Amino acid sequence: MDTTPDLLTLRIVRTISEHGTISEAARILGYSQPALSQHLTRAQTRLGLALVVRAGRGVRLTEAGRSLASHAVTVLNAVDAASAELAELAGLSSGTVRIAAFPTASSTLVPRLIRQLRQQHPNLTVNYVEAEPPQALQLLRDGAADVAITFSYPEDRADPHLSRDGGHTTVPLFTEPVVLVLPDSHALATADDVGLADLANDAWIAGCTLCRGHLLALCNLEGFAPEIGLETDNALAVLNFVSRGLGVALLPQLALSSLTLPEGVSIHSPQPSSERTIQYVIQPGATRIPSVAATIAMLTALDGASWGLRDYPESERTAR
Amino acid sequence: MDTTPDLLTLRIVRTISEHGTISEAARILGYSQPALSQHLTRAQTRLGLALVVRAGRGVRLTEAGRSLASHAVTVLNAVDAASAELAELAGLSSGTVRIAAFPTASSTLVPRLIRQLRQQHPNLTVNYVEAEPPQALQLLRDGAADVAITFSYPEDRADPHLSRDGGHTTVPLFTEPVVLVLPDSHALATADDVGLADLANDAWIAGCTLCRGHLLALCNLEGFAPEIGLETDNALAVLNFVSRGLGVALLPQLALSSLTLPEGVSIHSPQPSSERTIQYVIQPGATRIPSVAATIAMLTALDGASWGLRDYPESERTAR
DNA sequence: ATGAACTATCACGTCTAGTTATGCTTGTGT
DNA sequence: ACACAAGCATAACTAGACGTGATAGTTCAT
Repeated sequence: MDTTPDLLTLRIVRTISEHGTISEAARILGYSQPALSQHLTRAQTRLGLALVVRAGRGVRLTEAGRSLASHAVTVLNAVDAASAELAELAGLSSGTVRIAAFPTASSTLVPRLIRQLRQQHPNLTVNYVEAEPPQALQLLRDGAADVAITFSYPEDRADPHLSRDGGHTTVPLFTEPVVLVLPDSHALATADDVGLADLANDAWIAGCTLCRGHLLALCNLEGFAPEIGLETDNALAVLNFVSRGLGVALLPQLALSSLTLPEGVSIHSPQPSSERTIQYVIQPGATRIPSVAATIAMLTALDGASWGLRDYPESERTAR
Repeated sequence: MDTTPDLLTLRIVRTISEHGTISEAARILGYSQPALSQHLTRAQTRLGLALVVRAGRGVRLTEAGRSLASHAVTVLNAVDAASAELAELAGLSSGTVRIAAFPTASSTLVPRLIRQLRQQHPNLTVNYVEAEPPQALQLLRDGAADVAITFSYPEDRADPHLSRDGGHTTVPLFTEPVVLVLPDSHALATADDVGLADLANDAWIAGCTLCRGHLLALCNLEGFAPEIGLETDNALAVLNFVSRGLGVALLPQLALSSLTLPEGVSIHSPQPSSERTIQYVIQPGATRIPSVAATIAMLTALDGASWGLRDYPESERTAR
């Protein structure tokens, strides 16, 4: 004999106590009259006591029925509050999305993304953290971020996106050319395409850890180990170093598009050409979280061309 | 997209938020793990948003999930309170029963009934109202009483118990002889059985309205109309009037059994013999109200013989 | 690499919860 | 007194919810 009432029973009893008849309650609650009549008899057998008794043409609540009706107000108010909050979350009248992205994105993709998110969903709270891809993925795994915007170098065998652990879903957005930056003083400064092998003896300026790894891998394929004279995470610094003739560098296109090129440098397509992928990563199944869904909808709608990015080929859009 | 959560979802989400995994929640709630897993996916499609996301080996609540979990506490507390109150009512640790009975029962059946009820169910509140059968039935119809203890004279064609309206269930308990009271001075005072027709010229003392009606009907059958000199609802007064030789009277057995007979009267079986029925009346279906069920259980267990009553014949115990 | 812990999915049976149609009871108005 | 309207109960039926055990896939730890 389970004396726990269910929500419908509470609703029915409350409505009956307010309107006096089962039929009227059925009309109000949007059921047929037999539905409520049957539900009540089932509820009464389950509860082991009567909630209503017939009284003339209608019914009257018993003591137990009146008791339930009074509790029903409390319960249903609380449920309605929960429901309303869910509706807000679903409709993005509230909610939070926590975004992590790599530094270069902070001054390019992310501002536009956040502006458009705020515009379309004024009541959505957006948190942003700058983090290199491995850290961004860690934030995602820890539940400290909802959407990570990262990049991958296709040759990177240690790419954390490929790891089988820490379940996440990676969706590519754009491909981003990696360009070669030469000082005007360089012998090849006037060539359009420059073979990397021709720069085997140049001094190199390396960017962030991942970019440095990519540089090494690329040069390795071409059969030489670059001599890295300077290292900095700062793309503007890289450009200035190059302009002073301190070396040559590979830079992702996105790093350039937020900067004005200093005097004395030129941009080239390296041979072999190389590109990295810009992608977002979410927890598996997180597309069903409205704030996340809204964010990735915005992301995929971003126009990459304005930063010199190419949309990722339509074929294959979802990796693990 | 209905954002109203059901109780099980609330329970599940709350338990997950407290114990971290679906499996543990299933163990605690007494379900199999797939049951909860599936219920969650159903709930999430119904609600249109995710409540949990996989996180490594377990799951993590989403923002919506955490929201639900916090509301769940309120809701489930309120439901538990309702449930506890129902359990009290069902177990008669609380509750009320309102009894109405005819005056003669007030000093015979009812005190014993109430004493035994209180003894067996100390937490049950018992209300008692004295009312003649028609009024008692009216109280029942109005919902102002839960159990009416009444009597019927079988010959009474206006017996409200027979009316098709005002739905109620009548269950006979006892049959009660109606006895003839004669003064010692009466010519027939030494006879055992006395024919009513032999009293056609006596002065009659009538009791309550219904008893008076019964007297008239009975005499009518015997072919005379009694001369009614005195009327009173008070059985003791009737006896005293008889003892003073002011007339003869018919009295129900129960009225006698609570009184000590005054000097100068004798009790006889009238011919034709006559009896009335003592019964209880409840609202249809009210047997499922625990307090009512307890009351009628007590009632049927009463030993009528101690008041000179006979159990109603086993055959046919439930009338309309 | 192996095993333990956890979740998801499948196939299946049962019961719940709704529907319409219909009949019975009760109150009301003529 | 009678017919009608309002209300509740019941029947027969269907769809879906809700359990179960079996099983497979992930993830973490040793």
